[in-house]
Amino acid sequence: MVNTTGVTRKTVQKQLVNDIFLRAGRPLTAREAHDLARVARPRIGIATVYRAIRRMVEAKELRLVVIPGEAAYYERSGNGHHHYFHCCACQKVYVVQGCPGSMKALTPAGFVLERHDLVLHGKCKTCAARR
Amino acid sequence: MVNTTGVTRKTVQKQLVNDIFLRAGRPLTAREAHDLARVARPRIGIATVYRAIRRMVEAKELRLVVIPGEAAYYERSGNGHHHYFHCCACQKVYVVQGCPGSMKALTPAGFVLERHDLVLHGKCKTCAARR
DNA sequence: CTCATTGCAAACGATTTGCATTCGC
DNA sequence: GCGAATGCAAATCGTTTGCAATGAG
Repeated sequence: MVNTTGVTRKTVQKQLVNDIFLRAGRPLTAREAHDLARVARPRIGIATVYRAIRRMVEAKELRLVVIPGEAAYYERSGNGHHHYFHCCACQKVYVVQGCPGSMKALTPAGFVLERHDLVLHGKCKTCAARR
Repeated sequence: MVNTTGVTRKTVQKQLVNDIFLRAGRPLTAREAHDLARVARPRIGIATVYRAIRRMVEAKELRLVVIPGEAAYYERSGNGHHHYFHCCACQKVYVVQGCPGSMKALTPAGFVLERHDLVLHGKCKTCAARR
């Protein structure tokens, strides 16, 4: 049955998914997380992974990272507000600190701004040097 | 069969999809374009709309607009540099003028910045007013 | 007439949901 | 034991593809 009380329980599956994102050190897709989870717990279903991810996103422990043209990635939050640099050559995604801010100035009158996503595209240091 | 000669033919369906994006004034999803196309041509299939969109993207007449967590949107290209406002309530995507610029300051040393994507999220005027 | 294009349905990959079973508390 | 969480399968969503029928040139 679906949870109706708001009470949550600690399970090995949820801790496992949490640990996987903790150890990853980079954004993972649900599929990657599921593959890693199956190493420790072969019978874990992908639905359980998706449910764990959703709960972690709702709890703001994970954040969704969308790279145009790529599948949905998730990464541990808590690194403060930041954006991404997507290397078009090697496809790696780097975290960039800082933010141009002042998005309010772009927001049309009457619109309510809640958040923003910014992705820089280009060549990373390695790919730019290799030319 | 699939096109093997590279020759293309002019059809009412392709012109219809082209006109829909011309008149839209904002990015549309394939579904929105299909719904609009059906008004004029009820039996048009969504596959035909997807095929028309793909050909227009390849011809650079349309550009893909990726909104994190949403289906793909498309808009006519050639309107210069701009960004988007995604309404979380009605899912419509609006074009916003201007750009915070100074992305160069965020770019790590040695990286080559080619372009950037910025999406604002919140409630559009209509949805904000309706509370 | 040829063959690019269409409409339709089936196939897809990613994600969600229904439900009986399991297991944390 | 209650009910939240799981595993599995079926369902859904956006998108693509196979194929016979259609229609542009």
